[in-house]
Amino acid sequence: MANKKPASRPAKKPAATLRRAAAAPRTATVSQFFTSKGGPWGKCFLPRAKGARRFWLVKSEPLEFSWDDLLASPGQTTRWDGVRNHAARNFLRDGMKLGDLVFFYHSDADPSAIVGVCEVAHEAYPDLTAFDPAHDGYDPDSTPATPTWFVVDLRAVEALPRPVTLAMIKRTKALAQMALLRVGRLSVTPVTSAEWKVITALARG
DNA sequence: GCCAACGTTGGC
DNA sequence: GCCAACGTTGGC
Repeated sequence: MANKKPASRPAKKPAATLRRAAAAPRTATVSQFFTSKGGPWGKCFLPRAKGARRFWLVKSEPLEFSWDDLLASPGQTTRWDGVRNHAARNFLRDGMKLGDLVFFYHSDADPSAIVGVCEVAHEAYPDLTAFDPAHDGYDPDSTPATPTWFVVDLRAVEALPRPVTLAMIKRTKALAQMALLRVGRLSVTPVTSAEWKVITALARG
């Protein structure tokens, strides 16, 4: 399976919270701050009401693994492996639950855009590629007994009627606080239900 | 524990 | 191709 690279572009002008986190760290990186329970997106780790659904966004470079590649996969499902960033891992491992909906974002693309919706078809389990010395994602610190890296299974739900480009997201005020824009280099980020509605409305044109 | 060097993502 | 802004590494 193609590598889903952990990353995201940092906000051009860091929000005050980001600046504070970067300036006052000692104990935590910026990503750790953002993904901690006390951070701006801590809510996505809290217990939820039974049946409540949460929303996420994952990135993939289309040359590595595209939306069409997902549609062509058995059961239109893929193992989302290759995440090698702790903050992204935390969202994936601790946040994502069965049935959650996930935007599929093409990064480093022309244009970079959200192109489809998937769902979590299987909750987190260890990333086997981290155990394989022959694999790009090999990490000798991750062992079967104490795995560092995890995957979820994602199944395609539907393509967006129209892709929602990064440019559209950036010029939409209601999306200014999206984790996609505000925290850097994360391949897995939370999406609020309000943001989800706005984006799906944009996709319908 | 500090921090400079380095590697990476990904928009532009 | 450039480079900002991250995370990681390793010398001390």
